[in-house]
Amino acid sequence: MIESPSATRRHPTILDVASHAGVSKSTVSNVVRGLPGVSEATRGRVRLAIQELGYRPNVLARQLVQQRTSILGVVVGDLANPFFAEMAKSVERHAAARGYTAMFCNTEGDSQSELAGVETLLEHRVAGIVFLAFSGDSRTMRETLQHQIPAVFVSCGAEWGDVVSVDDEVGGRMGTAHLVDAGHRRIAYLFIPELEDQSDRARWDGYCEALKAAGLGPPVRISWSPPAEHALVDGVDRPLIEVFTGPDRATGVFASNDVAAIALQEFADRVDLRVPGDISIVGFDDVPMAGLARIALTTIAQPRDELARLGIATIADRIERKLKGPPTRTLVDVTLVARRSTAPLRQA
Amino acid sequence: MIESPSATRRHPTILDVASHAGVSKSTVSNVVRGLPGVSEATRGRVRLAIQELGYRPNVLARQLVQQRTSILGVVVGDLANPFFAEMAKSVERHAAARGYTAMFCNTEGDSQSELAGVETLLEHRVAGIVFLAFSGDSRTMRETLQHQIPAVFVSCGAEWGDVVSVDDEVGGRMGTAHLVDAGHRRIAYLFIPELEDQSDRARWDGYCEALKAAGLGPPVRISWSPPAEHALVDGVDRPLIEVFTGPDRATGVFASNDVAAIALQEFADRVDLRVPGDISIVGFDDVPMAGLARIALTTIAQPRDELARLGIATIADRIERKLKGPPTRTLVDVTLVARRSTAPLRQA
DNA sequence: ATGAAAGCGCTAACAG
DNA sequence: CTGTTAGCGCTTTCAT
Repeated sequence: MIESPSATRRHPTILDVASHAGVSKSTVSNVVRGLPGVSEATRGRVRLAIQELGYRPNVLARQLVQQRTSILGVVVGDLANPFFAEMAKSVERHAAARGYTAMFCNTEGDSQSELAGVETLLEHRVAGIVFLAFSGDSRTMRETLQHQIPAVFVSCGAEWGDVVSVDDEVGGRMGTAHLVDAGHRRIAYLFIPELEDQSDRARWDGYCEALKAAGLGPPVRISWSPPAEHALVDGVDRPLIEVFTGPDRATGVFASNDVAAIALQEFADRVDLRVPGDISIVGFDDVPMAGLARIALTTIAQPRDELARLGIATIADRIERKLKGPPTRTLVDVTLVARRSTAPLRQA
Repeated sequence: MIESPSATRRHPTILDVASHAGVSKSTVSNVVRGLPGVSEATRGRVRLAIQELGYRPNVLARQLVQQRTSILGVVVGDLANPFFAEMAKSVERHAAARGYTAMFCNTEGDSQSELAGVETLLEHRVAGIVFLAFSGDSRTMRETLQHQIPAVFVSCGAEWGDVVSVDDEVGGRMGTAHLVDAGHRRIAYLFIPELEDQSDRARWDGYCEALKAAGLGPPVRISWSPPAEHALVDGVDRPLIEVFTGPDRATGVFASNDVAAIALQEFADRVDLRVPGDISIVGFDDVPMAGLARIALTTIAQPRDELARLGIATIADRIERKLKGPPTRTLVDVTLVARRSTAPLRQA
């Protein structure tokens, strides 16, 4: 049974089916594609032949002649980041629902492999590209543009393609304002390299605005690669812990994403700083982990599934020419989820 | 510049390049594929033409004529599970290193969509399929087998394909023995539906053996869908908390994976059971999250990157006919990572 | 209602 | 060293 001769044979082609059913290959093609205008009798015979031969259409051949594929390229920053993992999953599901197959490219945040990935996708003649992260490298941009295939930026940005995203600036403002409202006066912004440029800038802007609106300042930018002991604070390399000690210490931190926030919490635990006793931390994304009782991270939640759904809808419409004209920009709302990583400032 | 006429044109073909460079298309093909036997002069002219036209080979056409693709189908159980996310990432990287592109299929643990996914992969004539999870559905199996494309099961199993995996049984034994050694006498096994069958069975077997070897028993099997309050305990529906209260309560739990273990820890926190004070928990996988100070889960670590590397090596060798003969079975070692979710049993 | 024929863009012999 | 030719498996007019 396992070693049946047919198992060894090549894939049956549409021609095999045709001769097996005693019809021409166009007829088989018509049956396969479910076109009308084929008599029930032949339809039946063809279907039988397909069954018996275990025929499976060759998508490659179809797509070659049709000059278009139903593959969607998906550029992901880092699959190991739970936010991206969730997004990837949603994107895959919504793509499948609209008849597209997803082809993923993990870029590891590196614009070099981003370029290589996009190149591969392009060679595969994907119907469009969904960027879940975009380094902003202008060469990638040109490559893609030049080939006139649609691109949608989900939860990241570029001026030359459709964007579906949250308003990062508003999110930054909300998160920071939450700390301000809790009485914090020295609030730092924490950035880790993995985050994509555009989002970082917008969240930072929101942070700065909230600070200014409250008459606080100056902004403090921490750039940290966990789990290092040192970080760049306003551009100068210092032990991270110094930010949270001394008279001028920060008591609140707005992190550019949950991974950063959780890493900081971890750091705090390690050096015996209390969260939220000594520092209050706000994250961004609301990854599943943030909801665990032991993490309990206050964060700005992005509606992931909604982002994915809209992103796929946008690019599918673009591909199918239901959407024309200049790049669109769809913003969805973020919400603040208050948990136990933030608390009112203890009066000294 | 952006609206240059050429941007609107179709993809240039190998023929365009040929005429632009004043050579035949085979010569272009030879240059593209880096074959020897092309004079430097022509090579240069061709390369120039490729540059100027922005030519990019059409992989579809190439693969159609070559009768094989360089796409690897990857069947993933649940991308949102950090273990799979990490594996997917590693698999993608190693695949790329060997010249393959990964095409992912998220099955959500559902054998229905697993089938659909495999079907899609097959239609795309993937060169092989990497199963990161396998429901064990025999129809899927037959579909794949029948088409004689190689399949490798990484960290999951089936008898009819190459397997690269840890020894789940040994892992189950180690995890359980760790609890036994800590003095625990009533040790339960915790299962959540997301886990793939084969691995569950093997880990369960290891658990039972360790129990028997220590003269303990009987085994207790908890089947739970977090965050429900109830669970199936040895097949009967009961409030989960009952397992951990009363005179005959379990003080140790071996969870079939980290996601389950962490969910249980979360449950324990919710109902005011102390970990490890009241229950010691051992997980399986060693997902990144397990290492956080606040989670500190004792667990059986799988060497993820090693699994991915070997898996890709195996299937690539199969595809490239460097590996022939009956299915191989590669086992890699697990290690116990002791953290703070386990402790010696408090004497009553 | 069905069939014949012309490619899609490329590779792979084989000639020159 | 370079060009010619014959398909890969399918869709798509256009005849019949």
